[in-house]
Amino acid sequence: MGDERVRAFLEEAYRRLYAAYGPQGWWPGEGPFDVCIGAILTQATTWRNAEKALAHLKRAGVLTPAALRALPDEVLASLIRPSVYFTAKARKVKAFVTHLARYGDDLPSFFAKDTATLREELLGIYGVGRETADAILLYAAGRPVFVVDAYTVRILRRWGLVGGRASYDAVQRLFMENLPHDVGVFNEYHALLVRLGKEVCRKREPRCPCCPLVSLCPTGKGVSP
DNA sequence: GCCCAGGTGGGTA
DNA sequence: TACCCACATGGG
Repeated sequence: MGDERVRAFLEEAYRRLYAAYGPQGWWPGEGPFDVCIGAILTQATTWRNAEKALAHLKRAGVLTPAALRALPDEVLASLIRPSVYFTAKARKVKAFVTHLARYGDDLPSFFAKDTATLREELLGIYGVGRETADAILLYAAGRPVFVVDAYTVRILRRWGLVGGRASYDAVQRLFMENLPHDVGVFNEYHALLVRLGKEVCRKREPRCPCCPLVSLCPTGKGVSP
């Protein structure tokens, strides 16, 4: 599929998903710091679980960089238990707020650099991989970076836009080279793909049951690449 | 009881 | 690079 057709397909897919589902209101949460912590807590689990963990932190009055740093690992782990892998995630949260201390716990200071530099710096923090770094860049720092997750890769494979072994970077490039770099669109597109994935592109199914190959499930009308 | 969910780091060949 | 595994709760 040529670039023009990929571009047209991705734009039409976005229009139809948006028409079917409407705005998804991402990122759920209350501010850039909550987004950063939430991005770590939701790794490999549902937002519902991450939200519970965040609520525990908030209720305990420790959802600030300094308070999280001061918390013993075991206490932090017990507070975020619902988020799964809680001892591992406690280490990750600690690593993030420890890094933030370099900037006086001030996110705007941390973010005050170009996107590529900030991304590299985020990737250097223990527990921050590509998806988490990109989620922080897009949803906390407001940078036009496309967030790729397991759903995104699965859906693109079933649409036939990428091969079976497509890497994170390849999928990200596909979106970023074929869509305008608009924070609002990147925000909504990623959220809409997660929504679509949850509803119809489950892991075990070889393709979306109601949209073989390239038709989009929500409308039933289908889109040809 | 079984499957799976908005990943990452570390180890091995 | 490409696979493998640990991490370990909660909802359908």
